[in-house]
Amino acid sequence: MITQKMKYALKALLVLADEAAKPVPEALTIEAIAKRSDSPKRFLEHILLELRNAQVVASTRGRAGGYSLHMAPADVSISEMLRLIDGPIAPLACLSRRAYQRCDDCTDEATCRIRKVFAEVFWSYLLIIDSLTLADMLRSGDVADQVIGKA
Amino acid sequence: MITQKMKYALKALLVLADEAAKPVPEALTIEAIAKRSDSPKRFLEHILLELRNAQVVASTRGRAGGYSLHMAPADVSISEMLRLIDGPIAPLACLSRRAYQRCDDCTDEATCRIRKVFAEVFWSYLLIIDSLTLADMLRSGDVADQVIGKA
DNA sequence: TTTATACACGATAAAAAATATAGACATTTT
DNA sequence: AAAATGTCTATATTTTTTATCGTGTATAAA
Repeated sequence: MITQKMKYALKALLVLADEAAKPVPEALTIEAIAKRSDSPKRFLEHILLELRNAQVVASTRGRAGGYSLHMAPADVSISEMLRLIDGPIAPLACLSRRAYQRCDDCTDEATCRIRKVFAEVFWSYLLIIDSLTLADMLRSGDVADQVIGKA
Repeated sequence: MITQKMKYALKALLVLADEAAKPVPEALTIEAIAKRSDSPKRFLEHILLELRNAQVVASTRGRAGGYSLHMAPADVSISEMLRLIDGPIAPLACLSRRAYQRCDDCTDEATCRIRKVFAEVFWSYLLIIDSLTLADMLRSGDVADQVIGKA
């Protein structure tokens, strides 16, 4: 299950992407994003900060300040967002590349049967999730998809 | 990430499966399983009880009692174990069949862009994980795999 | 230069989930 | 009857999730 925090993050990114697609995009305040995404403002604040530190979104301070998308939707990887907001996506810490951690009780990783079977699952899963971006989410919202039944 | 509880469950199942593969299998006490799987005995107790209620393992009471595997390893689905021990495996509650729950703030599931993109991921993921069983874990521990390099 | 409006950042807190532990009881074999 | 074993309910501890609050800093407009 993805966390509520991740849902807020994705909703916020969708709001910012929709704004970015407008003829004259404007920076959106946290409050505006919170309203449009139906997220708690003070919580969203922290989420947006994390997204900013990862340079996914940009912020400007002061009057008329706010947030805007800083990357092209096609460059915003869903799996990267998951890692950023929810942490490692590997089913086992010993399978994570960036958050690798050996199991306390592990005697031999090479022969661990749990590790082996989940490694298989994980590689296949990565293949799918690593290919998805924010752009895919925007597309899947198209009216065309529903009419033509492309999805 | 799968939980520690799930790791204990899988380790216990492996211990029981290994025992079941012996010429003369015996019922193993909770204590024996705990030792062989390096799991906390009192915690494992609850896990085994859940597995028993799901009829994955069988238990006998009294002296010389203990636990044994009640299903063929090939019939013990990894995804079912995940659902049993860790709960729903869907990335969103609104995508789970058995633990379906509508999102509080959801206005329209049919057009939800978050739901749509994770639905794609989920179906592909299910295809993989639903096909795995305890038997696959036993196989992947074979020496042959490592020598021949089948894995 | 003041003031209003915004983001930035660290501290704290409440709720939920994960990870156990303990005690009393029931069942079976010897 | 006694010893060994699983059963079941209650409780406890720790970690994670989900926020909220207060204060500081930057910017632009009046």
